[in-house]
Amino acid sequence: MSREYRRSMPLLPMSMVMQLTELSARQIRYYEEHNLIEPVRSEGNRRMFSLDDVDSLLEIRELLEQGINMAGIKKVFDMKTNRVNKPNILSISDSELRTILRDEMQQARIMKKTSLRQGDLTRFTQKGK
DNA sequence: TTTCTAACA
DNA sequence: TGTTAGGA
Repeated sequence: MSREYRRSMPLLPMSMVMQLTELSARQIRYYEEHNLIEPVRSEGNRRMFSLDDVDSLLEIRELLEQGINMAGIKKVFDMKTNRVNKPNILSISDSELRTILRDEMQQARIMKKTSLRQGDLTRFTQKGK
């Protein structure tokens, strides 16, 4: 059995994921609606989470704690998946990305611009611009 | 008993 | 997001 297979193997019930991630069931279900995680369904339509899902949720929580909203989180996840398949896109480590985003949030606060530019983060994935 | 969906104070 | 109703 491969390591990858085990990471994507659905085995955790909602209660476990709630404890592991410190997130509410409401939030976890909400993030699923937004395709940030991919729990499989079992018996009575029950969600079965994989370790990958837990990882994603923990990452979502990190971003949330940094003041990034759903729109921003979606972008981060989208570019993450796009980066995996598109070798032509600028590669940037996750930790580096978070650092950049953190600095930006900080500047936003300093500039007293309450509005988080949930707009375009594409400048992180496109070279020029 | 636990989780699910849908909906709203 | 929290919370609750009504089911499975």
